[in-house]
Amino acid sequence: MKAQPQSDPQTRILDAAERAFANHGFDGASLRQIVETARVNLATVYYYFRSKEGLLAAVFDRRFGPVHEEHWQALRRIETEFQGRRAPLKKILEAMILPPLRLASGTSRGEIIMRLIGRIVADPNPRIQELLQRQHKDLRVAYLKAIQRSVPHLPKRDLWWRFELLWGAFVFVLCNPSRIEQITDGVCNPSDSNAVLSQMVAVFSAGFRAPAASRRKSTKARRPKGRSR
Amino acid sequence: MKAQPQSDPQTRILDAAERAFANHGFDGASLRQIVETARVNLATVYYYFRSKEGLLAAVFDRRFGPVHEEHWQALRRIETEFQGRRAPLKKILEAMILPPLRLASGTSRGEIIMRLIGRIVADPNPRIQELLQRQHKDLRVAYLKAIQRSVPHLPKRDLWWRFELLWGAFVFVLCNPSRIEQITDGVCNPSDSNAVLSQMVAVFSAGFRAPAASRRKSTKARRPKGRSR
DNA sequence: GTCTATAGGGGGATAGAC
DNA sequence: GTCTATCCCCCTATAGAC
Repeated sequence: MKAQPQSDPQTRILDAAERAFANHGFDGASLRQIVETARVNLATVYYYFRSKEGLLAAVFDRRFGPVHEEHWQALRRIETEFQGRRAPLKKILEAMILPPLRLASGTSRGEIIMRLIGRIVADPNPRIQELLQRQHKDLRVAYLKAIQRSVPHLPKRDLWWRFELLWGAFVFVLCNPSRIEQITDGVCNPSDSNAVLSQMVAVFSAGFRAPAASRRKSTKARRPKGRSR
Repeated sequence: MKAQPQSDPQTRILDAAERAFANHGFDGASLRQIVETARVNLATVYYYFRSKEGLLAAVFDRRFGPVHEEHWQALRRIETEFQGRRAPLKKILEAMILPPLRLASGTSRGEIIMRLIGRIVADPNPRIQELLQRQHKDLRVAYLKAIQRSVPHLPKRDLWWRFELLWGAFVFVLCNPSRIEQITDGVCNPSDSNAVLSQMVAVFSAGFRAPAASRRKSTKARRPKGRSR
């Protein structure tokens, strides 16, 4: 219902699929609804993308390939600017946050794409999780190294935990913007990129600089009682 | 395939549904698979829960009703302990974090329940979002008031943003524990309640105390460029 | 490259017997 | 309360004509 008439079949399919996967999840989305929206025949999907899973992978690559590239460029820029010396934490956080933020706010489809991320992140299907991590792995390591150099006193364990908390906060805020705008009565608007960026940087600059919290290698799950009250 | 033989039909249905909704999402889960796992007739679901949506609501209430109660108790305990005086931020953060954490680590089904939360949070269907917010609304206001008293200098806008970031980080870490354990090579284990609690408290104690980042009431979405580099 | 036709199997929901 | 039978619809995927 939103596909441009002049775009080619592949693009129309990708547009429709992106929306359907975002709105209903992978299992919940149906190819029949997708091909109807894209005004192509059902068999066309199989011709171009081989399967429903192949279609999801293509939807994914189209959007996150470029973002991935932006990430590496930002990292390289930091490396050349602060060669040897340690880069300010703020610069690294901005490098992490800005590329996805541009994707979220850059086009009219930003909100759909963010919903899709939320769906993928929440899907425990291993084949889908693999899709998500495929490219992200090296990037993760590179960012961790960069932050490590900026906050050298922080133990690895604390660093890694806070890195996960950062992505979690970011994904959560972006993946359902209308809900946040609604429950905060318009005070917080996730499509206000300035606000998201500055709050993320403020919280996690302080968060990465906060004293280490881990006490030891810690073997297994323990009741929280001992430490909490 | 996991339902206890001795439990009653309602409970078996709820157990099976919880798992199915967590693994496939609301749209993706099928009642037929649920009733097979629960070893009941398809019509039984409609007799007890009226519809697929009613079933989800029941699954939800069974788990989060008690957590909701724990939240209020924790808030009341803080209020009586620090009557008039401002409560330490750490105490409030622990009150927010511990009840869900106990649900996540308390039973063998904790991981399933957390996956379910992730699915629900990521589902843009308004009827499902409403389910999620129904009880959470008042609690949100109460916690915001409590934190506000602990960090009185922080503008409301910053406070609200950081509150959302907190929940986001928390949900993200809990809702797919095996992924985090895997990508961190076992260094971060989300079923280690002590670790989650202490890292959350460390990051967000510092985060709420960090200087305000918002500059004005901010009307609408602006390009991130102006502020970012 | 694009289409029709179809295989072969689900899906949510309800009526009405017991 | 529990069951059968059924309504009417949707699903992914493929074969094979054009």
